Amino acid sequence: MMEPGRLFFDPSPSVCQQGGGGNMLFLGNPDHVFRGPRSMMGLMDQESSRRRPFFSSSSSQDELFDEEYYDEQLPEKKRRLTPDQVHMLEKSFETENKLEPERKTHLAKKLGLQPRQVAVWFQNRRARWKTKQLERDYDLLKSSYDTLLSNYDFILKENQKLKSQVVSINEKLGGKEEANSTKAATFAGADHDDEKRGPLLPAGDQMTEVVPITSLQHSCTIKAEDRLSSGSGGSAVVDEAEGAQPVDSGDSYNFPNNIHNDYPHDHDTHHHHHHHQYVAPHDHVEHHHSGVHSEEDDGSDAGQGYFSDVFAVAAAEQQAAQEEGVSLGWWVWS
DNA sequence: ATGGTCAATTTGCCAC
DNA sequence: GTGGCAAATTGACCAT
Repeated sequence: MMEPGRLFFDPSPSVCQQGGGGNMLFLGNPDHVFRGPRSMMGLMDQESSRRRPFFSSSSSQDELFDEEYYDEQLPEKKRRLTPDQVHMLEKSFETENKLEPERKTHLAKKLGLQPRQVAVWFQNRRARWKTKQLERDYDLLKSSYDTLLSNYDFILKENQKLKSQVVSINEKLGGKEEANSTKAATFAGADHDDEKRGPLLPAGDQMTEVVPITSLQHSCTIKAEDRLSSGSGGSAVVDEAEGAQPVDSGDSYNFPNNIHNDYPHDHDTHHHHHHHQYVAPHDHVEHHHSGVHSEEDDGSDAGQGYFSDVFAVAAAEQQAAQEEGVSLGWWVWS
């Protein structure tokens, strides 16, 4: 779909001096962002009056855009921001992911860019951050699930082991009982009725009541999945600790901790989750890095997404399970 | 060729 | 009404 109003030429180019980084070329009126009738396209005059700024980098290609070419209808090429510009924008983004007007103009001046460019960069940067965060959250959830699964397998095996132990113990006791029934009777307690006496230790079917663990794992994963789907889907997130109460529209991402998150939607989201402190994933679970390059993987641990509370819960449970080790069996017995 | 990345645009929604 | 934003999309550019 090619919009008719989209132009790559500008009839009224102007030149701007880029601070330190070389020449900066503007096509059209500086600092005028055309919005126009938003539902209407094809107003070519207004569209073309919209500046499509670009800048030159320090590469040799920039000579193509020297002043002598301005007057000609030179096809405007998309230019990348210089590493310096990106670096400064990144730094600015780190401290604050939203752009208030003053900062925008200040940055624009500082970088020799149009305010509009700075705004666009921040918008795109937020979008990038969000997708990265989704990837991170997915990885966390996945490793969380994998760990839970392996814990579950471990517990299952342990359960089997204990079961067979009980069987053998019961067999031994049964043999002794036949040889010396009075001893067994005293051991069993005050009950002297041999007929009523069952196994001394639970075995067989009683042992198969692993259900608590199964359901526990299920409830855990289901919780996570609920939050995941609702978080990414944009529907309400239910905080069961608050009593099934929607706490977040889900359409706003929590931005890094070191970034002041002043998104309007985010104001009421954090306060519901103060009971769970996010813990870095590698503290608890082996992190499968799935080969996804992450911009924020710089050790700053900037990632705190929708589901960090889920991860915290899962991680805590994992750690508890790992620390408890074999004694986790009490879940079955209690 | 093709896919990924990035700057820029369009569109719709929302708050003020 | 205007501006800001997210989401979706486009097109340029680059690496393979």
